[in-house]
Amino acid sequence: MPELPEVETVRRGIDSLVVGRLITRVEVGRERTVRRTSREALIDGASGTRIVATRRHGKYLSCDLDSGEAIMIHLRMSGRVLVVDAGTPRPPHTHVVFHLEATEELPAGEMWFVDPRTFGEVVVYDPSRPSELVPELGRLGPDPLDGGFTAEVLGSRLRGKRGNLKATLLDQAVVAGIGNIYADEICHRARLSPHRVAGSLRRDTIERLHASIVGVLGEAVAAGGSTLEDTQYVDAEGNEGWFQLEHRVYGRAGETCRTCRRTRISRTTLAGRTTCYCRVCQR
DNA sequence: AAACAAACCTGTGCGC
DNA sequence: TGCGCACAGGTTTGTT
Repeated sequence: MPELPEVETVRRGIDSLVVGRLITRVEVGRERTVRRTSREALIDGASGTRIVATRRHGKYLSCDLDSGEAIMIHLRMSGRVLVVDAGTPRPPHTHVVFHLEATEELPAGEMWFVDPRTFGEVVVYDPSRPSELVPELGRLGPDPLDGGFTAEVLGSRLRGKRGNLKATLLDQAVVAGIGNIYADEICHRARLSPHRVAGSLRRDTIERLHASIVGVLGEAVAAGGSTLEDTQYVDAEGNEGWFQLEHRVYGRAGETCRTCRRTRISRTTLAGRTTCYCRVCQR
């Protein structure tokens, strides 16, 4: 599912394929995708503008427009952004189509928002007043790929947390961008049980956790994210990621641990989420 | 503060 | 083959 690495990969795709191009026209199919405002708000806000930059905070993707406003895209569970040549047949569940003017290098194109489960959202908002339409942005914790995300910052975010580590890593207000897959992979690399009380970690352990967060997410970005068998995550050009080949615990319950090679991966439920870990490697 | 459930949706994979 | 059902996942909201 789209977590930080997948959203970052999509952002880079938009950055290289769409930034600078004129959005000539916008079509909105399913109104649910634009439920935060309206069909008209997205069409009126995006038509005739150019995306001048892209940003990402956690799983929230923003495309800054030359109008001064921005398009916020959240993929939630099944959202995808695809950039294709104009006229390409659209797959089912294509809810938003941004028509892109041709450039010197590229023919006329379309940027699609495709989302079978319709949890995802697209909204035009004013980045100088995010609290008006996208108040969640103001509640997000630090982004792990931001240079300011140090072990000290992580420590301060964990201080006083009495919940378990898994639930705490999933809390977007603590650290932004970690979802179920990477939470499990991060705990494993840090050799920490997901049951540990987050606020009880000592300094050297927090440094290990910090290195794991930055390492796992960084490597996943380098691998273009994780494309699972049962999901359809692909980047803006339709390419699959390959970090799933590096997963050591996620989705491997009952299989032999790839780290110690002798323990079967355990499965439990934490924070309402399936959680996989090695009870020997992770303490 | 935190743990939990439910809600939002659809496609998939399972057992029968 | 076909049906029903559990399940997956991100986030908000409501309840305990």
